[in-house]
Amino acid sequence: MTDERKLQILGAIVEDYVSTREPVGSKSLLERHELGVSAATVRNDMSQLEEEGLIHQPHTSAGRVPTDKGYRTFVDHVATVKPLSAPERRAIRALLEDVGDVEELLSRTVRLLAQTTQQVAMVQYPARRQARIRHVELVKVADSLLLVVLITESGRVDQRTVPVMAGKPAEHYVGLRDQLNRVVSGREVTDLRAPTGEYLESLPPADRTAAAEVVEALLELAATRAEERIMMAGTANIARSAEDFARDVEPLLDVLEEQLVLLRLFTEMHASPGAVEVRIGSELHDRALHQAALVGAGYGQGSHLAILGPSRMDYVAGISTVQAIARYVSRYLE
Amino acid sequence: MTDERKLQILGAIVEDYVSTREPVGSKSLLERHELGVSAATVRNDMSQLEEEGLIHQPHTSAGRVPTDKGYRTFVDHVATVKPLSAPERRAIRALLEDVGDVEELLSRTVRLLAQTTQQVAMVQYPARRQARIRHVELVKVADSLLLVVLITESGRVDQRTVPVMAGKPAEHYVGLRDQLNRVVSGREVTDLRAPTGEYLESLPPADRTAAAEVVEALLELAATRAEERIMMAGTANIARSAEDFARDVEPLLDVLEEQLVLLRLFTEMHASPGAVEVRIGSELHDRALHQAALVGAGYGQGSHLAILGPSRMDYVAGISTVQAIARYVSRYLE
DNA sequence: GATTGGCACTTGGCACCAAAGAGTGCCAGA
DNA sequence: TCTGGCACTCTTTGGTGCCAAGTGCCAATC
Repeated sequence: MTDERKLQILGAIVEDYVSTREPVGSKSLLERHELGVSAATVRNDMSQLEEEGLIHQPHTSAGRVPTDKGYRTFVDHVATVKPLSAPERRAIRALLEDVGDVEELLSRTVRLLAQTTQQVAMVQYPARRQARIRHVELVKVADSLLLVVLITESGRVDQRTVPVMAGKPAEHYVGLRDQLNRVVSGREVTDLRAPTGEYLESLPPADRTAAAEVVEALLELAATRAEERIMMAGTANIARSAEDFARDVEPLLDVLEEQLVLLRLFTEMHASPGAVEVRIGSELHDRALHQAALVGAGYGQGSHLAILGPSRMDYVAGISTVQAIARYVSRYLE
Repeated sequence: MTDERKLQILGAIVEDYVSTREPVGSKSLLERHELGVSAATVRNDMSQLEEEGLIHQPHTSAGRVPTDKGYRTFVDHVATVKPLSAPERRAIRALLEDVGDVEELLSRTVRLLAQTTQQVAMVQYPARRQARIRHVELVKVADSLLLVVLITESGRVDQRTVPVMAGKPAEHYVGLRDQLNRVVSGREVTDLRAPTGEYLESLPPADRTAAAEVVEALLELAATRAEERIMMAGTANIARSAEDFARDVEPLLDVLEEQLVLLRLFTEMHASPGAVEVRIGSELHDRALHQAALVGAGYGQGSHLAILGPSRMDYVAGISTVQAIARYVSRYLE
């Protein structure tokens, strides 16, 4: 018996199970696939696949269901990337027309991804690594409340309001803003502590505390890693595959809302732009995701996007779509 | 027979049905409530309530279930606002400690609301009506890409990137920025077209087209009604009450994600700050929300927050919590 | 006139049972 | 190494009968 055929059978099982949601037996397998062997042979191979832990029987006298390991083998050795259909290509191209800012690009991307794969889609905000500061703006919002706005060369805008000493006139902050800009403009966001420290030292002690409040806020703002935000679409799709999650969708929705787990998954991803990474079931290391799978790809400068669905999902379509979209978006971002 | 008692019975039915999820019959009603009358009397009243369309029988020989109209009557005539428990008050108070910016306040509010009511919670972004412009910033992001940032006195920051003529040096935009700020600073966001038009007129024709691009972007930015955004939490809670939505949660999740319907609901709300408005089932005018109910309240300057749950929800608790939180947040916003 | 207890009737849900179907493992033979 | 056949196992499905909960109606009572 060839290993080749065993893989072929595994592939057929995965394919059938994904489309029917029913454990697949030797006989019905033959009805849908040209394997060139008899049912008995298939059974023998199946029992070997089961020994290897690739498929599993819910109970005696039932068909087989792929295990996580089975899906993994399928993805690694059987699945091939399939070219997208014409309408899909068109949709992707339309995606990039007329996009205003990055936010809009991401929002469109994630929606398209959710729609074409019929899964939950998510996109990590683009990383800001090595961003240089272009401009800092201070706005007095109320008597003791200051809005600090940080604009980087990549065009990202971060903001935060901080409580400050009351009683300073608005002009005071204009001056402070100009001085701060002189000090930090053109610097890396990761490299502000030293220069701002020096700047504070240079001030007369009377002004120092007031300025320190603002500098502190600025440092925090620069340290916020906004790439640790996720944009999501298609949560409704998990209702469609509710049965695949043992009916209990609640913990899954919790995970999606909490985003903590998702952030971890994204930071654990190392796929380079355009490369696809698949993680299945227990590989996701989370109780709520035991019956889920993630198909992700890198895009841009080390950021990622992904779809999340039941481990019983159409990997071929998923991988193809995720890869294509990641590449298109990467190309757009130059 | 008094109308008083009929309402009392309606209240008892609603209460029981909400907590047991089972149609409630005359007998079991007497077991849980001191009505002072016999089962037969209750039955007579029930059949009248049914004639009035307030309750409904799934099938002969089943108990009664409140109709939308029944819930409406319950909310209008029976339900009373219940003071919050001590831990609830404490949680609300903790909410407002240490809040950085408005975004954070909203995010905490909506989470607390979702958690205490166990429903989906949503908050409209605060309205910007009548905001004056504090500052406009222009940042050249790439050779033909300009980032326009608009900061208002209320401390809101809106941004947009626009394609511009290539070839202008960065200093050009510094000058333009200063001029623009002189023109629009202190003006209402709704009142920019005239002054910016005059400004463009005053320019030498050679500079005019370039400046017009930027002004156009600024006008659009000022017109964006970012209050038309919604922050949401607790979507996982609808999984818990999946059965109340005829098992089919998908259209509901769709509505939540699309946000279009929710925006409509918010704009249709006219509750003044601290006042509560309840809309039940068909009153929401949306197919997907036929089994849902919305409990909303105004906060701040004409903005709203709300919870969305099954029409079979605990209105008393919902109304109390929504009202309390809306009032606290309003008070915080001065 | 409102209320009540009693009674006949309806209906969904559940336990139980039997038959059907799908699938397996194993074995002897090609 | 593959195949057809066979005995066996389990789930699924359909049917039956019974019970509990609930109703409507009516005559009797306060």
